[in-house]
Amino acid sequence: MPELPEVEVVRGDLQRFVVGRTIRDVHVLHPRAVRRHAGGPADFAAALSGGRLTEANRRGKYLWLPFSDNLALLAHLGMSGQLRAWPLGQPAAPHLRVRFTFGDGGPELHFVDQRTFGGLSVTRLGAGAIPEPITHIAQDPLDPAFDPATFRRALRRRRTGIKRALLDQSLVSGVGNIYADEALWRSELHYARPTETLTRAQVDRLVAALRIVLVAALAERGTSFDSLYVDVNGMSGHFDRSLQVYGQAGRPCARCGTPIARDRFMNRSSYYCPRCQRRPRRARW
DNA sequence: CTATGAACCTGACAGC
DNA sequence: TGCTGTCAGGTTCATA
Repeated sequence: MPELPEVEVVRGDLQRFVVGRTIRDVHVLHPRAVRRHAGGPADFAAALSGGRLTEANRRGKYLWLPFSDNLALLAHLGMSGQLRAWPLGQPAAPHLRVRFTFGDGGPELHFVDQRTFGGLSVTRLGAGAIPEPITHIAQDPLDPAFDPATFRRALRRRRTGIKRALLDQSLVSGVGNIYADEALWRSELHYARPTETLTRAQVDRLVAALRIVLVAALAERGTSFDSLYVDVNGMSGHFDRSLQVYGQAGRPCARCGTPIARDRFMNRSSYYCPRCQRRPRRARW
């Protein structure tokens, strides 16, 4: 469950599903799921057992559940991770990696992850109650503290293309391949536009586009092409119906009718309108 | 500093 | 039925 809207859907669900509950047992079924936890699987389980989860927080694509003043369960869903409410007695999913039981005897929390790019760890909370491993992650466009001027200055200092910058989680977080392409289309900017040549108005427009796209996707509970991307209850979101460019190669641009193009770029696909999003003379990627 | 490609994984799908 | 190659909402590391 990758980008900001999908992760925010999970955060909201976890707020209702696990906050206030006390963990009884933790079973790590696949050690790779806790590879970022310094002490290994046994230490991970021991650290969480008996802990009462107090909040469900998010920055960008990271989630964390504090269970004391300075400790939290930190999660990144990678490409295929899910956090699922699992009724007692229901057969486990094929890619169950970590299982949490609770003192109240209610439904379990399952971390399911087909490709195992995601992971869980127990971390200390540092300045601003942000988990220490993600202090380098920038604020995301839906964070009330997100400052467009800071983002604009960070962009100007970079010597790279705008899409590469949008995907760099230390400049702005929560944006992945889908929402980068969607926001660039809305802003009429080509992915290879050099960041240092963007005007103030263009950056402001891009930030506005990011917010519009992310909020709209959240309202549809995210984008889900298949059952890999689901909420805590296994339900898909429907923003795929509203995508303007991502995955739309050959279909007409909603603004000008030109067929949407697809380029290979950064080892992944970029979708854009070749007419609305002109390649800059000095492209940079 | 910036850019690239590979690595980490599993599974779905198209084409032969 | 297989086999091969391609593709997938991410991050990180080594190499130019």
